[in-house]
Amino acid sequence: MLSIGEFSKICGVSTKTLRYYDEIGLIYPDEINAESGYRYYSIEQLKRMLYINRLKSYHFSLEEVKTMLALEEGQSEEILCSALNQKRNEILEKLKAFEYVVKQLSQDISNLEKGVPIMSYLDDFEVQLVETKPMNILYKRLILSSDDYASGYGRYFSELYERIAKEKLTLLSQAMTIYHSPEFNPAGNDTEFAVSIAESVKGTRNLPGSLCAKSVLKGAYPELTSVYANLMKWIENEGYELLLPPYEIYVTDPNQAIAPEEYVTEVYFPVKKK
Amino acid sequence: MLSIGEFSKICGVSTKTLRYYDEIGLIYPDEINAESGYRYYSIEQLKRMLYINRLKSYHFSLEEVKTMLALEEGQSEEILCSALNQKRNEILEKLKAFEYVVKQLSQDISNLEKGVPIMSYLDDFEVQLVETKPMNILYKRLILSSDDYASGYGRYFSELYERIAKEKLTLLSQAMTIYHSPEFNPAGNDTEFAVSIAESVKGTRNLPGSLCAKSVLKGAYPELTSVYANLMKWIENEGYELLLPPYEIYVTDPNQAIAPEEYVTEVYFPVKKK
DNA sequence: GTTGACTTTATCCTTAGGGGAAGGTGTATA
DNA sequence: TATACACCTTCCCCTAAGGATAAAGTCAAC
Repeated sequence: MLSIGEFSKICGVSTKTLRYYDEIGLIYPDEINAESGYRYYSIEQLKRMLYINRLKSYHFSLEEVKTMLALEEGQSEEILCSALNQKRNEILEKLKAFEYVVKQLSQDISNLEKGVPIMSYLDDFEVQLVETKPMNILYKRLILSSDDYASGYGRYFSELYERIAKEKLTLLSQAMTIYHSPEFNPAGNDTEFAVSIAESVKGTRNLPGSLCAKSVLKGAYPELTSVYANLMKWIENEGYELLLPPYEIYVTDPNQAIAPEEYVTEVYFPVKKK
Repeated sequence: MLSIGEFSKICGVSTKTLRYYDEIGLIYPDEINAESGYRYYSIEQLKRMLYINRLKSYHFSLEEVKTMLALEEGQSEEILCSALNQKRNEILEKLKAFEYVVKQLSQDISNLEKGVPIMSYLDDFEVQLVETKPMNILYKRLILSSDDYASGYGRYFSELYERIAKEKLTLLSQAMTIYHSPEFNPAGNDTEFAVSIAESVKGTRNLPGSLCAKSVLKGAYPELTSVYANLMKWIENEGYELLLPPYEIYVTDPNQAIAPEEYVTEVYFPVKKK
């Protein structure tokens, strides 16, 4: 039997951690002295502890580790395998995200070395005042968290396009999104996916035409907040005020094979003179 | 002036977050109504908020963001630049770590698909019983956290080698590390870097020869804990007990250009029969 | 018998906010 | 003008995975 300190040293895990794992039921000591309360671990438990360490190194949460440990050996290799595969995909996603961050960072650094302030790109957006025509839009409106936006985009526009195809409707515009939420909420925002069509059928509504402040973004979607901020600034400076929820028109289709840096998106802020 | 909700929507930041940032002093509302306590943000603050968002996306902590915001514009671009560079290096490190995880995960998955249990590699380590000769070692002993181990390795062995070169001492062994800590502590472990030399000079000591259980690892250093666990199991099964702190001998030099998977490390557990 | 190393439980702290309650405000509408 | 309702305030508790520290009890060696 090994004391907690010995077990700790062999596994490369702190005693604190071992007590915590005992508490949350990941690995119990083989024996606890009834008088002193001292924890004693057996040699056989090393394997379990190393397995926990390995799963942890794969970025499973302790909760996930716990359920994976509960799987009987031998019978449920498939469940385990799919869990590992899923985690691998998650990590590959994170890898991609990190690569994007490195790219952005490198760009900012080279700008800074040239003496260009990091946020100066904000001043480069052009804003135009345009008059939009009313549109008849086929829409799908729901609460969607920003995390689910990418998958939601694909899914809900597919629904709309499918309906257009099935009912032989006449598509008149690119995809657009209208943002109804009065504030940003990470848990979910009131979002309307829409396309303009010719026919007035069920599930369509009128999107009124109006005076709009408009900017065009060429770049990845995370940049959109900058465009929003810039439009707001322009509106304020020019003495307008926001009249209706802002919306975006996706000129490029992100489902096509285009680099995110090449995406083109128009942003509209319906306004009126104050 | 914008209410907290409006400001929230434009920046893509929750009102909760804005109140939190107010609390920790990252960005204060431009104005707070004295009667109602309502926060009002100005258009000019959008830039600061977007800057915060950008730094956050680069994985700076809010504490770091705060100090970076405190830098006066214009004069301290260099500090900013070096902070960005450092963060970029950190992220590149994480990228490498993630790539390693993906490799490991993929290997486990393919093993599992072949029906090989994940932890079965534990049974493949061979353990030998050897008698070591006493050595005269030049050592450097200190408390070192496991995070700093990689850099410490380079640094402290360099010191030892430098001294050997300067004082024309006679090197007799590869680099080795002796682990004195009675338990694992993430904050720091009592670690002794050493090499065997011929001369008895100041800063040397005797490493007694003894009976040792020995395993050889071919693979990256994180695998070492598995070797430790396996050696302990063997010792217990064969009726031995640990006599002195375990140590490792680095047969390959990780400073040379060798893939981590090719590292060869000998692990010694000085033991005696119970 | 004593010392010193080891272990116990208990409580508070960390990051970056999220959730919800209880209550006060602002404004559009009947 | 009354009211409904959307919006805002502070306050308190919660997260994951332990780390830090304290006060007290235990083990083993000399």
